[in-house]
Amino acid sequence: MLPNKVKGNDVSTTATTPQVLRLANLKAVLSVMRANGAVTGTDLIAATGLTRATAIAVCDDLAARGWVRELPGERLVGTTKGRPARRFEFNPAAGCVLGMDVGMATATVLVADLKGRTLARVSERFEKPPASAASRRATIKQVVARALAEAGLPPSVVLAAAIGVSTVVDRHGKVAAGHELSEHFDIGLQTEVFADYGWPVLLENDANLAALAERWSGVGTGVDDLAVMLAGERLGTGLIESGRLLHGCNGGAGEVGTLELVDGVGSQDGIARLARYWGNEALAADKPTLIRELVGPGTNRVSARFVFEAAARGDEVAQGILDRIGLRMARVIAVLGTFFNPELVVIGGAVAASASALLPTITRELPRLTATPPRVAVSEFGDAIVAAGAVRLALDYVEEHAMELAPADAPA
Amino acid sequence: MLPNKVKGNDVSTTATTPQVLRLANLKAVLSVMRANGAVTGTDLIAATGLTRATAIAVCDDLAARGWVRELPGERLVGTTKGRPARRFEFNPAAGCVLGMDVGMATATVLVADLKGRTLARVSERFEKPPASAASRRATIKQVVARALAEAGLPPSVVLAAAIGVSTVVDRHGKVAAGHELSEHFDIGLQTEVFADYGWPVLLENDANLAALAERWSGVGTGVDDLAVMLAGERLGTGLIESGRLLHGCNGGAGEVGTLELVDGVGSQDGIARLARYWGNEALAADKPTLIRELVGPGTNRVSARFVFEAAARGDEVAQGILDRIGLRMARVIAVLGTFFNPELVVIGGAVAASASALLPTITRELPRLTATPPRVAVSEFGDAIVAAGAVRLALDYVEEHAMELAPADAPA
DNA sequence: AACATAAATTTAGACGCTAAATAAAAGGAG
DNA sequence: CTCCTTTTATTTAGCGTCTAAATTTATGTT
Repeated sequence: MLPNKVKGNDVSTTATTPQVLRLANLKAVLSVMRANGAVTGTDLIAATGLTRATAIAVCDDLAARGWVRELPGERLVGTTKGRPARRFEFNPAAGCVLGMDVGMATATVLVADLKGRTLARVSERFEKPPASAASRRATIKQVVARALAEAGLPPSVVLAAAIGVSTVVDRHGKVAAGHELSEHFDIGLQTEVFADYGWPVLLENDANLAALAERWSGVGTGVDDLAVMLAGERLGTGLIESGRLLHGCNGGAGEVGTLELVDGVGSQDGIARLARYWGNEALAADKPTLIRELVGPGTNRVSARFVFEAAARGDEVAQGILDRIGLRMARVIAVLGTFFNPELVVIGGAVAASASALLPTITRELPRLTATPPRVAVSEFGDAIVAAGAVRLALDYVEEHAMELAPADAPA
Repeated sequence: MLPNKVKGNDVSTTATTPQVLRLANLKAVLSVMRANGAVTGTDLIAATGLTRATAIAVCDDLAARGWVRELPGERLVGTTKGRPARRFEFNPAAGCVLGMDVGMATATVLVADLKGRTLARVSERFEKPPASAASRRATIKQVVARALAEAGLPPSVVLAAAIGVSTVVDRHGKVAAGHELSEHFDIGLQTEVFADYGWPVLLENDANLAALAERWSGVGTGVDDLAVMLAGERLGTGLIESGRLLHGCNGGAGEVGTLELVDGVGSQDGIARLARYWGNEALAADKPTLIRELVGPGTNRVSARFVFEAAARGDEVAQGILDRIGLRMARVIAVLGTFFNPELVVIGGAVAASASALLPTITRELPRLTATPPRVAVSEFGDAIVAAGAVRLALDYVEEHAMELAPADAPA
């Protein structure tokens, strides 16, 4: 048998020439391993339809490339007889990904291994607006450097990075020109900021990433038709239909910018902003409310937190405000439910935890507003939802392009 | 060389054993042929990346199955030297498809060949509502029989049938239960009506089919992010994002049922209905208008046609009605444009031709209502838009499942 | 008639897999 | 402890599908 034109493994001992395996099979096996934990040859036969010979050959190939590692021979529970199966698992240390949330005020970076487990998390505020593009770039670079240092990893092991920005991004990852906020984010994130590292850098709208995060491991896990609303300051919606993110021709899908047209909504103000606004209004009108005490004597600045807390303690003015907010959200969700017919609408963002106080109002009102009321839930991600979605996007990229990328600890 | 386990072609003359070809390659070549006209081996090499040997083998195989036919040896223009290339083309007579529009009042059937060319078209009205399910079934069967007779084709050559219905249909082709109109259409179209023929019968929402039609060969040809509004009696919207139809979890995506929430719209009434309604209102108010003359002395029933005609002739009352309708449509389109960000919105249905009178108003108002105004156009399909879309859906099915179907004139 | 050209056809063999035979690594029975 | 059973890994032969290269064929040109 003549040796094939294949790299490495030329140690002509007993070793027969390794097969050249079809890319699709490598990907399929890798995908099975990422979905499950440790995997045996028999598992792969069931999952992929390949022969045992091929399945194991694929595992050996992936292990040689560094994507997969073989576990020492502990038996799987349950099996007792027969030759012990070799066990392989996806190597989460084959690299890492970066998930970033670059907002108006703050940049957040998550470093995650290839199983999506967080290795480090760092946030930093930008200089007070208006920060120059150069200043924003510098801050972003710095946060990334700190996060990698905290994870104890060199930049070379980063296989992909994804960035969530609160402006319109089309399906090719380009910041759509001409939008209100685009100049704050179209600062060469892909071309300049990370050019030195040579990482693939993906850009996406923050609400879209929030949707990816929820479908990945949040309350929307496994839901194929899903809407996620970032509802803190500005309403923004990420839409997943049949498991795929919607963008529209310029990336504007889900931008609820013209909500002025919707009765009883009138703007794209989010929950926190409305709570502040109406809280201040109540104070200005000298209504008797706990909010005043929570704000304290020195200042007049109501923060959303105080309104929610006052309402929780039974304050009627605050509860009235939450009712108003709930009604408004119900209307927005009703429109979403009618137009997109999602199975589930998730309210996310920093305000999500508080937003659970709005759920009774929302679920009560929804059936009156639409014939197809979706389930409504509140995200449990907190303010890392966008960065978590960015991690998911980067992981998707790595999975898709695995065979073109070089794992961190690839042998030779 | 041992003969393979392959059907037919056992005439052991010079004929070498035919190759068994990969399904994906058969499909790829078939797809190229459907897209282009006559095709040579060299064309296929360029289009598919296969070798000439394989490409021609695929053609011979497809020809033997009946999907493709070889053209007699006229040279293609331009080439002058060398051995003449064999030329193959997709065989449009390998079968036919049915595209149906089953509405409340009328059933329309198109018979089309596999290139999508119409071979016959028949419409028939149902018994006056409420027609029983049995009566509706009988009418539908009858229209189909007449259409096939008109095309001169037996039922056996039908490879697939698609039906557009004006109710909610999910992405698996099931009529969603519990909807206003569902009982008129959930009459066993797939299970009973055509059970005898053994055709694959696909069900889809009428507006969705309209969208397929426009993207196939209408004003939306090739547009990847497209909304089509059926705007005659009831507003219904078909949405295509990134080239794919949107359904939502129950098929309700694009149902504008809760438009009550949208300022200045208030219902899902379509253009024709509004024209009638406001036309009657004007007559009742005794306004001086040409509409009265067009309606005639005997009756008081305004039809939409009269309003459009009066407006075209300069009647101010009628023009005022069209303005109101235009404003309303602009608002609906603005909401669509904001939520979906389509490149183009097409107004379709029987009323489409008249609707071009509304375009100036709509395009004038849109930029005020949304930051992302889509292009707006009027369909040129007339009232066959749904049936045409059904043809397209059936063709897609045939293309997808070609290798599982038996062409009409398959040899032996 | 001889040549040039572009395509078809034939042939050998490469590639990536499967199927079947064989070997290995364990537990259990005697 | 040895033998048997079970379960898996490994090896081997070879099959199906394609490519690459050589050969042939059909045409136009000189």
